[in-house]
Amino acid sequence: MAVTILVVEDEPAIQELISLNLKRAGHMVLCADNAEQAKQLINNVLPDLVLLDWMLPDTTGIELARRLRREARTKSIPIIMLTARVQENDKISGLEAGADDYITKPFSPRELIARIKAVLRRRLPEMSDEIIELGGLKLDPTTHRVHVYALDDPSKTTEITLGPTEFRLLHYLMAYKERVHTRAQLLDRVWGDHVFIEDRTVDVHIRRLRKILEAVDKENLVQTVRGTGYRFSVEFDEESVE
Amino acid sequence: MAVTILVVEDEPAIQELISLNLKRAGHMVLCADNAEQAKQLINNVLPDLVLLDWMLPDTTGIELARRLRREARTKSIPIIMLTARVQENDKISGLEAGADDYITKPFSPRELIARIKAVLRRRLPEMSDEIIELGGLKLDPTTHRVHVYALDDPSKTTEITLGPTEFRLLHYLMAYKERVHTRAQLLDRVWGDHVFIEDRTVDVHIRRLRKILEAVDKENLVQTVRGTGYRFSVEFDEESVE
DNA sequence: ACAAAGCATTACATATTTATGACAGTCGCA
DNA sequence: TGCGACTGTCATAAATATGTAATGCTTTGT
Repeated sequence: MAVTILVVEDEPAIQELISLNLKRAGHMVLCADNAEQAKQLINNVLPDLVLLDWMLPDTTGIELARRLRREARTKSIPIIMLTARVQENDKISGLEAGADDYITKPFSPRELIARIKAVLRRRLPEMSDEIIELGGLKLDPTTHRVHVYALDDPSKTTEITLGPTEFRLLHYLMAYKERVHTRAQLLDRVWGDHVFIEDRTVDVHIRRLRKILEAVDKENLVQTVRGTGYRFSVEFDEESVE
Repeated sequence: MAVTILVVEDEPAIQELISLNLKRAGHMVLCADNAEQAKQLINNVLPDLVLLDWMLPDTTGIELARRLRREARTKSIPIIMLTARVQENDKISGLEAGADDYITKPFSPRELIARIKAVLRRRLPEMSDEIIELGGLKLDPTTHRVHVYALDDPSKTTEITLGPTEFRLLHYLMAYKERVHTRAQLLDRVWGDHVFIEDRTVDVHIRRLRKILEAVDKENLVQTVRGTGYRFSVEFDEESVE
């Protein structure tokens, strides 16, 4: 998946090293030398993950981490701390400040990539490339395919074709199944940050998604929660109260 | 395929033995007596695989492995460790340092070749010179030939001619079939690292490839995934939903 | 039952993404 | 040097996706 990673690191050599490795692993990389620059970058593009050096020239990394955690827009971005020292303290204060993981220099690229994957899996399931299988739908991010089958007869499957937005929407809803999402949340996380799109547009895409699902007898998976938003659910609640 | 292998081994006899066998198996061989020499060689020519002795005079093999893994340019090169001892420890620390496999001396040439093949297959499928046969296409990297036949009648085959780029592109797509590749990924892995070429150029080469495939009734193999990239697939998804 | 609010559905103009054909520069080789 | 094969880029056409607004339906509260 196209994951955007912000690297905040003042040492150019390390910054370059990390950047190269992340790019090779297929990520989009943004680099900042200090906290100030990082903030500006984040203002423009919301990264999916932040790699943050503990020791920064102006503000300490922890301070930046705190700030990121405080603001709504950046609250849910996973943070991995980079630390040169092996002090146990750093680990603790870093994790307290809201870091999701930490990694001590020197580290192998392999380890870095592995940590990133782990954090993404934990914090942003829709970013990890794992196959999601729910309620007779099987969505595979790597092949970009969605297969459908009847729950009582999984033997024969059909493939359905979704537009890019519908695909991302379904992926997101499935990754966070059973949870209700407001339109604003969906716009933020499926469309992306900073989009200035009508809330109602979400309805239309939900509609398009549903239309395709209806054609393969999966009408109840995408549900409306009146007054709130939408939800992907495999639990029946149609004729609950009659 | 022309696989370049770097052998890092201080004992001349063993170095010679390995070198001979690899050459016989059709590989390009580079030899280094120590880590320092190895680094210089790598500076000039990027090998496709490294055979690395555990015990080296100056730096230990593991140290070199770590360094190779650390640097972007060498990060993805598969490493096979050679070790004289049978200690279980060696295996573990070698693999930790990023070796892909290890082999204990003494070993038979046959085993060595087999391991190399296995590692290449695992790490860089498009490097292993195995014949790939998919959806009525048979691509042979060693002879650089592509044969086509109808799936319902494999008896008579036609040969098609591809330009160098189209060949590599097809090879790559077939080696990683069913997976969607963004244009950026294709540029990185088919054209090579760091090329500065327009994304759209990929489209043109896909077009050229398709044109040739169309001429032999293989139009659906190279598929477009709108908003993402391209994929080689043998699965039907044309008239999936009616 | 009625009005208001929230959601579904459809149609459509526009924007975005791909496909395609043409062209010019490069490189190897005769 | 000249020819031919190969590449990368562009312009344009074609395909398809997207956001919005208008309209009709449901639910909710009174």
